[in-house]
Amino acid sequence: MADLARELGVSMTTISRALSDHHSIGPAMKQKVLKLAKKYNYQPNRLASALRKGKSQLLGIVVPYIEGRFFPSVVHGIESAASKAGYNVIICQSNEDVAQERRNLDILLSAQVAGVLVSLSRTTRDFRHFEKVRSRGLPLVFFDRVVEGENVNAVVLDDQEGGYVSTRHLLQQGCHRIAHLAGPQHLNIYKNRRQGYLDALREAGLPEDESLIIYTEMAQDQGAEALRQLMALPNPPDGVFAAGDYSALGAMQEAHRLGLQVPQDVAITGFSNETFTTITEPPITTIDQRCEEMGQAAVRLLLELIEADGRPFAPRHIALRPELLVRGSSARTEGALPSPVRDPAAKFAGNVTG
Amino acid sequence: MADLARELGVSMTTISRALSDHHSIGPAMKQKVLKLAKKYNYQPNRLASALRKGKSQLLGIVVPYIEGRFFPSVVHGIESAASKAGYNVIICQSNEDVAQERRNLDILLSAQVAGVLVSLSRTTRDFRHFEKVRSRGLPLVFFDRVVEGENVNAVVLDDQEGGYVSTRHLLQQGCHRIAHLAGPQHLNIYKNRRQGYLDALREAGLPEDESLIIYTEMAQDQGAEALRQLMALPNPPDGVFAAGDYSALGAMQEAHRLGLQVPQDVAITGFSNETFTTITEPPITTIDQRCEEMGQAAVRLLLELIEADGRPFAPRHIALRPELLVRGSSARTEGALPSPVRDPAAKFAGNVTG
DNA sequence: TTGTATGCGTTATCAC
DNA sequence: GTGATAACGCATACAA
Repeated sequence: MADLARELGVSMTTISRALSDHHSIGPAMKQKVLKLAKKYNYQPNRLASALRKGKSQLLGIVVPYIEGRFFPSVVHGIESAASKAGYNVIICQSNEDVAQERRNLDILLSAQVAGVLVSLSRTTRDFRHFEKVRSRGLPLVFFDRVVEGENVNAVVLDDQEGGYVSTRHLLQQGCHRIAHLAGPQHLNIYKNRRQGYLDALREAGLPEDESLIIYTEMAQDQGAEALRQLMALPNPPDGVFAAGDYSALGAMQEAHRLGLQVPQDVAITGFSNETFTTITEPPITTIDQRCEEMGQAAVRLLLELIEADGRPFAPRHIALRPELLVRGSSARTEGALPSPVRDPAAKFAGNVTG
Repeated sequence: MADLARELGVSMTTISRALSDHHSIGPAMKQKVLKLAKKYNYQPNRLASALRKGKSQLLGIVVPYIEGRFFPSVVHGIESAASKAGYNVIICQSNEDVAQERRNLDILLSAQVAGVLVSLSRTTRDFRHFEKVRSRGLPLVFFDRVVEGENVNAVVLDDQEGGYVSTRHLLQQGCHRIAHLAGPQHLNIYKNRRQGYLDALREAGLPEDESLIIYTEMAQDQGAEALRQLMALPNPPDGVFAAGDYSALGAMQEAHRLGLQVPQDVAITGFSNETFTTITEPPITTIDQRCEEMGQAAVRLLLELIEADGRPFAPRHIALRPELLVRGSSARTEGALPSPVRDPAAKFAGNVTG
């Protein structure tokens, strides 16, 4: 910058202002400066700028890990939205460990990020480290795995709605006895999916039957075992809403083993839109969790907080509407397959990376 | 820091040195400073430090996107390795667009990263923007999609070896006529996989038969179509090495449709260890690409470059050994299933995130 | 519209 | 072993 100033015979102030498009600089001067900057291949030093302004163009992300289907997609959404707004992201993994989560936050603080996006580690029970973030006045948004309470900014999927639309769909397909493969109820997502299921039953005037709800850890083999158990009932179900795709898969495989037709004898739906749900026979009806939208929504909220710049801001809780993807495992009626097959794998089927 | 200095009645220099564990500070003083720092909840400002030192603790990553199975896993490996070495990563997506790739590099440069890890966009034909990086003396390592030539640091999977071990495995399983579902040959990975296939055939004294090599874009339906074509030959194959898991899947499904037994009538192997390969019936033999190891190796190499600090460094080209995962789609002999089933999905089957 | 002077928080240099 | 001082590159309050 000093070089440019010398060469143009002006002060560094002018250069600085021209480069940051300050209003008090004439267009002629701006052109000259920009031209010379290009010629000299000038690269602004964002560190220095951030140090001086006390605000960087960096957002911090803390996720449990970057694997599987969910988090990478959310991160994808976050990076895209952030980048569009002129921010970059620095990403940390907690590996499901509170201690690491704490360390990650410290690092992000000392990196002077402009805001933080967090999805909680599974082992986080104590939330004091987030108080530290807030006491610095640093904008903070949770996504997916959020701190409970009204006093936080958060973006989540409306799991209850997901359970509701899945179950209602099964009812519409002519199912009269609908079972539920439930997940660990101490986790909100599974509790809410179950609640949505119950809501739909109640709305349809069907009784709540605990023998139709099987609690598992959502693994494939547990789904199979659960289906076996259900089909051994005196009055077996004709529809199954599984709170996860893996247990839905296990259930479907077991149904086939028992000689049952899916969806005719038993209709099955899952949850999460895992890649494999489109390649089974039949493909599995599921709920898309709008991973990317979640990332984008989280960034939008965070940017609002950043712009608010410390001024009072009523915390917001955003619940995204889940999308039901009707596929063969549950489509018993004509015209049950109107929704586009949003194939999570389509994009990568011919992936040059292998 | 100034506060600490005042409170302890020493200079900021001393504080700085104590905090960075400088040798010229007595242990007593160090203790005092550290204690007070903890009490005041002192957070170092890495921006200021980096500005002064001219080196940040940040590594830049440029990937085409953060989706699918491959890149997230590599990024996972990168972040883990970097974090262990005291570095954090700032991540950028090129969206398969050279222009964006260029912009990403500019941003990383101006963020004063200590080094850059790049996997090329598919549209990158001109590599001048990387010259800019090197002219700044900034360490640069490519992974997976790399710039050709001996003068770059790069980490890749040994695809040729992958093709070779897959084909040899099929031979060992008693296959005598082995077909290959090849990918676009202008892409190195597919060219190399095909070459490995040919190497294994030659080694076994089998003729190279172009009618047994089907070129596709590696999509599922193309795999099915290819298998139909192959089985219609006067002398159909008894083994198929597909250069990708999706085409392997399509081929296997088509084989079943034709009433063929897999692997008895035709053995099939894929490439990439996609999540779904373990849940098909039978599960699909495939090649694990060691995504995480790739990330870790790339970081190790980058750190070496950083430590070299501009001193001459002979560029290194690291090729990771692929791992053959033998599963039911190709296991025709007793004892063909010794390798552990490294299930890419196992970790997430009961994922609380849904 | 432009320039001067100062400071962001940290560390390297040199002197003591 | 410790301290004073300058400097990293940029942005702003204030003056002109």
